[in-house]
Amino acid sequence: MDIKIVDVARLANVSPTTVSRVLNNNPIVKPKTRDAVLKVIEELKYVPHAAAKNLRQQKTMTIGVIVSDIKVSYNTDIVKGIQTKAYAQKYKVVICDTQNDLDIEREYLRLLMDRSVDGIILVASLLPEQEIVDLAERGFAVGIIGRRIDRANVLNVHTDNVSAAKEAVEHLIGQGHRDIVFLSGYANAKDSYDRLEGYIKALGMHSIPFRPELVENGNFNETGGYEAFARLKEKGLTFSAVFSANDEMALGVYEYCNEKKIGIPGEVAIVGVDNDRVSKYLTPSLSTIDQPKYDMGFLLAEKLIRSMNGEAEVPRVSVLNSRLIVRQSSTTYSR
Amino acid sequence: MDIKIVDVARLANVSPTTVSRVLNNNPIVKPKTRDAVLKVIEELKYVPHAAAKNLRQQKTMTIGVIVSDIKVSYNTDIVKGIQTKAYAQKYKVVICDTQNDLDIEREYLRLLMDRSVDGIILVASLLPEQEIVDLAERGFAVGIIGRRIDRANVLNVHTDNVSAAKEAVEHLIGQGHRDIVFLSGYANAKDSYDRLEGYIKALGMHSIPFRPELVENGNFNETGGYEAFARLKEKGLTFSAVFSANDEMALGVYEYCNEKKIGIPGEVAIVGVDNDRVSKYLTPSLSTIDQPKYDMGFLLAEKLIRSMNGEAEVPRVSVLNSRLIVRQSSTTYSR
DNA sequence: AAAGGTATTGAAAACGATTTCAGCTTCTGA
DNA sequence: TCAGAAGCTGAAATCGTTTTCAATACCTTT
Repeated sequence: MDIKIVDVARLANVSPTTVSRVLNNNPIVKPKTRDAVLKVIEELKYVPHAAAKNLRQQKTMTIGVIVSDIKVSYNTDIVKGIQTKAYAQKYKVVICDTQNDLDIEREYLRLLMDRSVDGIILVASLLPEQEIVDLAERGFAVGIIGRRIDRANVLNVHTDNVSAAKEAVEHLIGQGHRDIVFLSGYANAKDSYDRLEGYIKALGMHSIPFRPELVENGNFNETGGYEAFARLKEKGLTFSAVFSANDEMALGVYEYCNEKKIGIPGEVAIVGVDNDRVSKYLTPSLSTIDQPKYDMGFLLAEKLIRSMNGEAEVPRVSVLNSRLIVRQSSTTYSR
Repeated sequence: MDIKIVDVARLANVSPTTVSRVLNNNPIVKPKTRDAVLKVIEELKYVPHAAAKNLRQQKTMTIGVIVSDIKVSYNTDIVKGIQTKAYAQKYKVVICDTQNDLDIEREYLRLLMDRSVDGIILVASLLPEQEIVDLAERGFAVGIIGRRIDRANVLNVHTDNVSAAKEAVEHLIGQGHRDIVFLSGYANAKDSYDRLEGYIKALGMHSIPFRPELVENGNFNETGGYEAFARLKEKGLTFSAVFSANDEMALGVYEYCNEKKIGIPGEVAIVGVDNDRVSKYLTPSLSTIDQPKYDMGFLLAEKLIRSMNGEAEVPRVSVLNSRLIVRQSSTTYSR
């Protein structure tokens, strides 16, 4: 503690400059001096002061990640991918958890703008597109995962929500269902909107009329899903399947069905989105759309790092494929 | 981007000193000047440079958290508690994920010793006690959660693993079980050892002889649990219940039982530890020991911040209570 | 042995904020 | 009207590195 480069220099009979060179593996220093310096560093347990280094070099080698909720496996899978890539390139990672609160998200963004990070990644962001674009236009390295943004220098990795939703709904139709509920998330979320579009497309492909009363908002969380499903049931609507815009809301549906002794998939078949960690442990196991979350994180981190390093031709947006995982909750011959 | 305090100063016709004072809410500046400066700051969208500030102040207002795996809800629950306290006190939080690898953990520790954080919190650490003590003795603010360490200035919050395990096993005994398997984690983990001790104590209290062959190591993860349980079964041992040192290994047991059509809790009753997010969604739901994870994180963060602020009398170690949650996996009258 | 390179090293400036200390105003009271 | 205090502001030092540029040491060649 409190040992500085000059202390090392003095003890090793060299200048701070030389110590700095040793620290940064500058091959110009004579092997003999290098060894002497290293020995002193070891002896004193000297560790360079990050702030001084950052100030001089005008970079921090860290990436800031803003996620909606660190407890959601969709987010942590992505974060894992980011971390793996980042660490491999000697970057550190700061994680900020906004608790799905837009104001908190804005606040973190402000915090990160003090150059304590070299670049920012948004995961499941609630921020209006324009604010993200502004950020990029002010010269910050910014990337966003999950949501499609193709403007300014905003880096982006996402999956095709429309066709994924379409695939899920067509799967349900293939199982003989025609009255299919769509449980949407926040009304303003682009994800929700795209999944709705896919839902409608799938119905269209099979000439099933779209019934707006079968679309209900569950706010992307478990209780929201429970309540949305309850509303549908209490309205006395008839339907035999549910496509839920994420797995968490599906959990709410499970709970409701459990209470009211409604059989899954017998009376209601269900397909979710996200392949949450719990979904395969449910009984019946939950069919869901799996996004390559880890890969998405890894890929965006790569883009970001390359772009921070000044590489000119970094492809700005990439689309990865998601896939439908069919489990018990949507297949008639249960187990 | 690239706007410095002098730019603001120039435009506001004041010195950098005054701008700095405004930034730091120093009440000494005249309201009129303050407003003028604030206006320029707003106009220029000036954000102070973190590294410069950190360097001068010799602190960063951030806490480093090293966790074993960001995907484990035990860890994220704790992290949530830490974050809540930290953010309330204007601290940022850096999370490092070691993937349960001791070498990676050491590497992160080295990274964080560059004063890029003001204090360090270890969650589910694999580090030998002595190394943690060394850290504290070198003057760093360090805290550890989950594992009892009562030396040097190491801050600590943990629960009583021995009595928690004892409670779980006594619950099983109360359900009529006498041949109870103990699934342990890493052999060297203090947690495992304490839980084993509680297991043995519980047996002792009820005059049930301890059979070492009923203790098997599952490395704290799902496949480890599966394999450990398989080994026990293949040895042809007889037992009617399992106490698993964490929920993840219990998942492995569920899987094995599912494959081999072994009824839970009819043929094997199970109790785990951690109250993992999935445990309540399992069929049958998993009985488990719940630790007040959020509170543990919150409390340790509080200790750490107080100690970093130079408060002398911060109680160094706290013990919180865990509680047994009885669900279906350990009760004979299933459902 | 001198000239000209090349290798190796160090002195000092720079990064962008905060903080110390001194100085200038302005006010108060006699 | 003036001394002294209080209020407000700014010049310059400082934090601990890296980087630039110049200087020195050491070779090689002739």
